[in-house]
Amino acid sequence: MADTIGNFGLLRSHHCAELRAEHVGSKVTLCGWVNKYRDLGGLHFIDIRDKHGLTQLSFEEFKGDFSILKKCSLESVILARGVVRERPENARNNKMDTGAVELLVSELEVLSQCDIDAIPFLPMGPIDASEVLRLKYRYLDLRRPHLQKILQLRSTTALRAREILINEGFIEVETPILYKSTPEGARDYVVPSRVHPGHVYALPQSPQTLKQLLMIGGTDKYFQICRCFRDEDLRADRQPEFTQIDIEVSFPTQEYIKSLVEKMLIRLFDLEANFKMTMMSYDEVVKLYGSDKPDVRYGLKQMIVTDLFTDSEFGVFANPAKNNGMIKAMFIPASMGTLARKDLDGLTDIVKPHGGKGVAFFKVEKGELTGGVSKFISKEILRELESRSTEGKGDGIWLFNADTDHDVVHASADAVRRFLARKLELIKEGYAFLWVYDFPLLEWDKENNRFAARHHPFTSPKKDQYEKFLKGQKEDLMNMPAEAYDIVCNGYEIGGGSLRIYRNDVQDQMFKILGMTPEDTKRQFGFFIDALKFGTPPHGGLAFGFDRIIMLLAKTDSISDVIAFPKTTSATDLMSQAPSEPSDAQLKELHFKWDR
RNA sequence: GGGGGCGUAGUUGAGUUGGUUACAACAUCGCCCUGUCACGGCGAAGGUCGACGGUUCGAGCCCGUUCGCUCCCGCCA
Repeated sequence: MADTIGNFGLLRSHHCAELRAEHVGSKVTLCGWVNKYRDLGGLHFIDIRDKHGLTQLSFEEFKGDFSILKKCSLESVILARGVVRERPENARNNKMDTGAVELLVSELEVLSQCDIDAIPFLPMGPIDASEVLRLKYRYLDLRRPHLQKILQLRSTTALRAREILINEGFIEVETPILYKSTPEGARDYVVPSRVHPGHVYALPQSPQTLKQLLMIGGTDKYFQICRCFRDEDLRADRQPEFTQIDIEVSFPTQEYIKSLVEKMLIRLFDLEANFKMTMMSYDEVVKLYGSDKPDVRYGLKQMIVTDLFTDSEFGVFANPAKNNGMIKAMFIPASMGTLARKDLDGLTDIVKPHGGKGVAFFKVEKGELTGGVSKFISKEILRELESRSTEGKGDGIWLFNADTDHDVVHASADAVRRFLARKLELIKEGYAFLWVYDFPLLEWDKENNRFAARHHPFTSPKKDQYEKFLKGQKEDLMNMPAEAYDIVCNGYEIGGGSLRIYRNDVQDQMFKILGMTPEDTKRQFGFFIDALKFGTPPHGGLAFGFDRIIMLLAKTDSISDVIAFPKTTSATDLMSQAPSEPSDAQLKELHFKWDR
């Protein structure tokens, strides 16, 4: 470790988790918060706390005015000076790092008294305050060691990412926060311009075009740990502003990107040096899991069994089987646990939000079919199901999702799978990474009767698809694979990217397919289309969701735990009360009219 | 935009079919206590049951509206 300034020039000589037996006899100064005050009559103790830990202050030989202890209300900031001494043999605390010693206080100063009658909650101890109070008084919540540890983790992880990337020849470049509105994609946060009445900047949803322009500018290998902004509704893992590790490289193949990602994952998640991601195509992963971001730490794989039920007497199966629908089956071996009738009926509620009408089931008990839809299942069909099963056979429960809409079947099967994993406690510790490739380039937007970019409009079709792409036949475009990939960990999409379009004619065609007129394209992306004309290296990259990575490392399922000052699910900041109404003076200066 | 859950002393929770003075822990205040460290003991104070309206002899509990937090669907190129 290189020399540091350490505590030189600070009011304190040590932090609150530092003192050990070796310090006995030395004169030290500690600063921190009053964590606990214990008055045993003739004997007084204060536990002084900072983010590092606790030290016990003893007042056994305190010569000053004891009335000062009255001012040491909980959460006050105090300074204590004295000599470190070994605790009596019978008074040591093994549960504390500093439990072998205590500070024999000779001088005590209350630097800032806490108004204990007004404090909304105490950050120490086992009781957590409600979400509302925690966010309104976030600085109190941040005093909790748990949140301080996460901030530390965040900082360390960012440093590790930078180390890897810089070591691989990348440079970090800052791109503008005040940028141009892009109506494609998510809603923009918009910032009015005072100098240009009636004009607005937009905060970037991602630095996508900028990093591609850096490649065109010859930057070669770029990264940035950057903030992105999206004005969409929130979720447990989604905030209106979030952080990405944004990466772009010139002349890559997918193999390069994947190797780089593996190298980073090894460092960020402390994996084995020879770690390789499991690879799965988009089609494959959806077929097996019903989702493009499955948690693969447990099984419950699904199989498509539509063909077994074309002659079924059971309408729920026969209807999709005869009308291009889909039936998916999932087997829960008896060894995995069992489900009560109540749980099986409850599955209806699980699939409902996804458009599913219910979940059909039957049981196999001692080789006999019972319950649910068993009377529609012949021994032959069971034999066929078992021969296709990857999850075992014999006694257990078979579940079925059937619908004429394939998306409903996949989404329902995924929801059931995730529910069962929790219910049957199948989820193991650790991380399971997946590299999902060959995403479709486009998806058909039924409502607006047009194509939308599955990833974004700069994603390249697979090389062998260029000819068909430029022809632009709808049936060719429908399932066209793209040079796009996602990194999935434990059910979270922690990153995604693509090789980009670097040909002007291909990019033009993409905008055309997305239903944009040449005028739209020119107005929104004219600068970018132009740039593609003047010598563009093939390039590609990806972005990691930094907050989600920290969530996984911190083992929390709430994104607000990993952000110092998070917003609520209605995108407000309870602490500062943002957003707030602009003042009349601001509106006037910005030439904005406002309906109050 | 749609659906579910939650809202009770400063804080976290309990509160039965709608029925007397809404209960506990931590925090606060007072008294006692020389080795505690989740200190202990005795006592005190602390409530618009999120807000508004309704049903009822009577509402923390039932109904409606609304606000806030939260989870999900849509959305998130």
